[in-house]
Amino acid sequence: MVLPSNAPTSEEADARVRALDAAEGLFYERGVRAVGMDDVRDRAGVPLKRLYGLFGSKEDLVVAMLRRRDVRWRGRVTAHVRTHADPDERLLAVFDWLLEWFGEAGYRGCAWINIFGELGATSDAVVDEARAHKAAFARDIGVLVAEAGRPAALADQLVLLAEGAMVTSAITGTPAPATTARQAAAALLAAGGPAP
Amino acid sequence: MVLPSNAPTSEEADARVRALDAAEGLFYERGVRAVGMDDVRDRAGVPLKRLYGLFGSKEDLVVAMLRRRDVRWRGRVTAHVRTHADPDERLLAVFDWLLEWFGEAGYRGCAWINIFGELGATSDAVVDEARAHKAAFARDIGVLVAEAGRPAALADQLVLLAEGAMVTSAITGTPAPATTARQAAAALLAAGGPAP
DNA sequence: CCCGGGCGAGAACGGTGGTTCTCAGCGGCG
DNA sequence: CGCCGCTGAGAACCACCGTTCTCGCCCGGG
Repeated sequence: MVLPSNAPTSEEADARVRALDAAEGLFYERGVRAVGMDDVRDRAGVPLKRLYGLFGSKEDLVVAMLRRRDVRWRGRVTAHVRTHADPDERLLAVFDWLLEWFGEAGYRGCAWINIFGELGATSDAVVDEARAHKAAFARDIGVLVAEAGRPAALADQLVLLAEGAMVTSAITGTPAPATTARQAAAALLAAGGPAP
Repeated sequence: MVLPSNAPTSEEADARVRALDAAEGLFYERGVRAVGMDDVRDRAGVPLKRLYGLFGSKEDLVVAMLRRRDVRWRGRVTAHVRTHADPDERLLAVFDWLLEWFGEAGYRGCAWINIFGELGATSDAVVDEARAHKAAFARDIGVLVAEAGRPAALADQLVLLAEGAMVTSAITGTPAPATTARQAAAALLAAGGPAP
């Protein structure tokens, strides 16, 4: 409507976005193998031919959507954390954000953990993506720990609490593990971090 | 060889065991959907007809193998933990055992977490099994925590560390998270457990 | 020795899914 | 105005899989 006939800010880019949106939603809701490319086409409104022109294969589509989700997901965490000024508060704010996330409608656990469970044995590309995402998350936490002047080893411990909270909330179906993890994190902070 | 012609301690029970062994190995190695019933038949040496006679469906086979694995897996943890006398040592021994497990050849993470990621969205029976297993594990830890005279809330925190170690070791491909988790657990113990 | 029933091996069936192909329509360019 | 190349819609292709069926074999009982 903004512009009459052409100028849809590149039809191709638009189709790509719709395809990634559809793929991300469907794969997260139902799992990768349970979703057909036809399903992606139907939800995205992008024909099969273009889908394959854009991504080459289903596996590539999975990888592309994981890449995009990685920057958005970590961006959300970082954005929330940055609303706090105190460095220790920031560390705990990670778990506050997890609590919010776990409570969202349609929450079904960590997309990378789920996809790793489903495809980790068959797709090296997916394994790489999961590894990269978890490494990046660990790095993000590492930065926060460093900014708090805490020992680096604390970061790995906090990551384990976060990962544990993600799986446990997904399987049990309650957001409570975020609160448990927060309490444990606070206790570790109060103890001064490992090996001072 | 032990007995000439008959007395195979019930052919049916034997076939059932072989089927469960094959299913457990294959599903863990490759994922459930990547393994066909034909593959199970080939590895188990049990004909398709009998497989369906014994289990009814692939989903039932998955559930049956998860049930059997649950008692064995938790039995292994408990057995290792019981080799220690001191109640605090027992809590930490859980993480020592995880380290051993993570280092085993073919380790690919927690079977329930993986299967939940793969089938959690499509099979209620599998979700129930994962929930039951994780609840039982949490109960086991709860008993150890109680025996150590520690506050009950500590159990949930230790469980998160264990679950986090399982996913992280699986995705990163190293057993190190078990050590990290053990250190965090020790710190929590040293802090006296939550809300004393 | 003959008969019947259960069992194993493998074919068959119905459905699905990733990927490619066909073909008709359409917009742009000469 | 006519042609060309691109595109979308959907069929087609091929492989796979869960489940069931067929059939020939073998075993025990009369």
